[in-house]
Amino acid sequence: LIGICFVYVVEQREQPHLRGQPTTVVQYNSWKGGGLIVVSYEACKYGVKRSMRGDEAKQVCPQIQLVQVLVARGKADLSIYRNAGSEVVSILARKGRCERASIDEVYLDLTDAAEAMLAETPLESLEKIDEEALKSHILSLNEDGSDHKGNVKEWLHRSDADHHDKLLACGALIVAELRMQVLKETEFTCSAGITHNKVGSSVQFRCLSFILHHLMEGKLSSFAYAGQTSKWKQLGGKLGSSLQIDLGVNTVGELLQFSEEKLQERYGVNTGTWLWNIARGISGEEVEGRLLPNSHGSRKTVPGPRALKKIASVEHWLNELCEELSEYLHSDLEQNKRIAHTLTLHARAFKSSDSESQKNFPSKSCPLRYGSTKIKEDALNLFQAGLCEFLGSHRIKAQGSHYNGWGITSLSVTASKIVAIPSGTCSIMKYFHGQDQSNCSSKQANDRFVAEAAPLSPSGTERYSELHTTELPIEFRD
DNA sequence: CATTTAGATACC
DNA sequence: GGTATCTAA
Repeated sequence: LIGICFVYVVEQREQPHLRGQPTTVVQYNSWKGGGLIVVSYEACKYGVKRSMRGDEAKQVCPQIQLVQVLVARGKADLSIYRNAGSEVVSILARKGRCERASIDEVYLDLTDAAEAMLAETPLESLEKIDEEALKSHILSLNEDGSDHKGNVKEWLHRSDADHHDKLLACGALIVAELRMQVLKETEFTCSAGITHNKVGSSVQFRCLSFILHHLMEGKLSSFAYAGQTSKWKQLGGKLGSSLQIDLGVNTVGELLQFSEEKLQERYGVNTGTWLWNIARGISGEEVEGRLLPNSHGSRKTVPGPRALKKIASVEHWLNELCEELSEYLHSDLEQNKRIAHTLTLHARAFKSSDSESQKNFPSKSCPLRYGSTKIKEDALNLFQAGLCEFLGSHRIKAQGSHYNGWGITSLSVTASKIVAIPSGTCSIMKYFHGQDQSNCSSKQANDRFVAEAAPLSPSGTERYSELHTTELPIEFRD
């Protein structure tokens, strides 16, 4: 697993003066200093946690630098981090099969590259090992500070290693090379966890941040850290808590005592077997060859008390979300020649009198038509459809256009079923045209071609179509 | 008053 | 297509 960290994107390329400073990235800051989305290693040392608000972080570490996530269209815009991730992926993909795991993390299968390297040059005869590779942290090595690089060098050269460990050593060398290449081409530093399988690499990846600021102080061994089940991939959430609370398991070692049957009994056949295996270091998970996301989305959540009570505000936010989504779709089309086919809208409603009553609307989908104006129009229609069902199912009556304190607390638009335009299609316009012949209703035939041209026009040339507010069946009032 | 945003997946 | 849930930065 190879990852770049949001804070370093900002630090190294956008605001170099932050280098080496305890830094954190927050989204928004008007309420308690904003929510932290990432914390630099330096800030971790002061006890700054991601669960804190900006103000709390300042209490713990007064000199902390709070960097704000860019706000566009009234919402946090993570594009620069997503794009930074893409830059890195394109470099990593040269060396092996890549799977984009999150906005800034990638799994990279280096098996073939490592095998090839080993076949060419036996490690023992490797003359020069790059400084970068000597910075590696090897979990089986005792890191007591004595000649770290010497120890690493010895480990990498070891002739008594089995084939798998030699592959691992090659992996470390290749990753060192890649990290330098990434730095050269993008100015980003990245971290990597390298193991025999996917699950292990993510443990190591998390272990790395720990190592970088605690191990040197000798507080806990890296083995002990890596052993904590909560640090393992997929165990950072409810499943991990359940292991701890229901079975009393805190470390992977403690998980070993349970039979496969016992684990299956409690967690189901699949999860049970999966747990039994990972406790033994067995992970059959393949690195998927997926460089690009399967969906794009834009979501806005507002705190309960600020719930949207007027259809006009819902419309406003829907427009902002659709604008952002349309931008993603446009980039995807331009850069990857991919087209999304489904638009989905999710909404969540909240009743102020009862903090427990967060209810999702039925989500609604429709064919996705390109052009932000069309997307806005369709999204609003989907919202209306969801709202009608929602009001019906909750027996909320319109008492003079008043809805008893109900308001919208979350809106999201998602584009999915994203497929590559078949290669050989001579023009994108032609492709759009051809697609529509098959699945467009006849009433849209007249303006089809012009409408589909919209996403390809330079941004800023589109115009809002008039929204027919008077035709809306529902209206929220304060 | 209050994590927010993003994305994947399993199941019907 | 739609729902619900999970994970994680």
